[in-house]
Amino acid sequence: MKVTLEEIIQSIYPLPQQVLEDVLEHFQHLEYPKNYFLLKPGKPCKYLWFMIEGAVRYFYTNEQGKEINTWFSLDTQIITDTTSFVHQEPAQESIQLIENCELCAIEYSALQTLLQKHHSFALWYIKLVEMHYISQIEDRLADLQFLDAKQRYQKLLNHYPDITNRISLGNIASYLNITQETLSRIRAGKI
Amino acid sequence: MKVTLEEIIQSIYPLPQQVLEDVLEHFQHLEYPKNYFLLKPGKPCKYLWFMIEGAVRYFYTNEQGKEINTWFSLDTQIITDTTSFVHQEPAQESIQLIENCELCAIEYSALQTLLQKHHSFALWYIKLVEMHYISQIEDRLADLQFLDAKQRYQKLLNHYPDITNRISLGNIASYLNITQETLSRIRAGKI
DNA sequence: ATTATTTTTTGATATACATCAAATCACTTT
DNA sequence: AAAGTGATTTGATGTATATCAAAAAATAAT
Repeated sequence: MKVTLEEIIQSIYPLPQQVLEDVLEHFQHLEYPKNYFLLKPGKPCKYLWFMIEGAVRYFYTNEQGKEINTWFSLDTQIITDTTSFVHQEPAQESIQLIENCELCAIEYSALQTLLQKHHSFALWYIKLVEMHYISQIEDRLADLQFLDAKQRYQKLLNHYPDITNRISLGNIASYLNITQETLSRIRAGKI
Repeated sequence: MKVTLEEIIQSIYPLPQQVLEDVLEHFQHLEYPKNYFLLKPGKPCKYLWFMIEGAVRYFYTNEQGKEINTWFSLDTQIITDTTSFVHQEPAQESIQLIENCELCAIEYSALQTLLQKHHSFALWYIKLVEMHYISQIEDRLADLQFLDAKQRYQKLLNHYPDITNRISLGNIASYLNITQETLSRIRAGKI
């Protein structure tokens, strides 16, 4: 059974019924095909998305034109470029679908209106940021700082056992901050 | 002129006078000597601190017993182990003063009470987390992912021009995720 | 099925940085 | 000032991973 937006929202921090209804009205339900860009550099990130089903990658393009993945969101996760979204300033990264996706989205201005209008929604948003965003980035930071390439790959595999079927080796290598040659050697057990 | 707690709070998101007064009453004003530990691993991080004056380091101790710095807060920054604080679970890292410090602190439970009590304080806390916490970690993540040792050092110097007088080479090297020998060679221009 | 295109693997070499050991420098303390 | 202690620098060597080039395998297009 696919998860619903309402279930996602209520699992973060339960809202009173009439607040929930107001919130749900401000979301749009969207479907996009594989390779579609949710965000391109230079544009402010206008939305906060919730993934119902699918997969996306976040990436930067460096001076040499090489794409470097910084994050994946697979199924039921929140998607946004937080820095660009919270300051409504031009994004530096891209967000691209790597599978056909089903998403729910709320606009920045609608979010601000709801935060001002409902105290309970502000408490909900605090939980969202604390639980989903901060934990994710801090985990990733600790990984980069303490683990070597092989350990980072094994952790990713534990977290997403089916990732090799959904995301190409090159994309995973880029995320792990190693070359695809090195990842290939790790898979072959040569490292 | 030293900054006051009230100025720090109001610069994040202005609060109505009577909310501000309630908030200020829940803070304690503290002074601790150099080397004092604000947090040790295994204990939940009970406080959110605001630095008035001084410097602290955050560090992990790895399996080989080596201390690895993950962060510095110098003057007027917020201090907390966010993961431990927001979930009130045992911390994995230490926070130690590297200068005599003047701090203001609020307890987790007091913060929760104020968040429930004042809608405007919840909006204030959202700004705090968005501006101070998320931006900081994302910057650091990007640094680790895209910059080499020398570039990270130069960026740190730009951000804190006086850091070499306040923090030892070993502590800085640990933060940059390189050995102190490598940092010494970078300083000498040999890299 | 055959060809074209993309993805993954393999090999040889190069580089950034770590590690280990020792020397030098800079403070304290007597 | 001398001795002691911790911080920093230097040198020699080792290792993980990058880079470049090419082969093999998998996937898509004709």
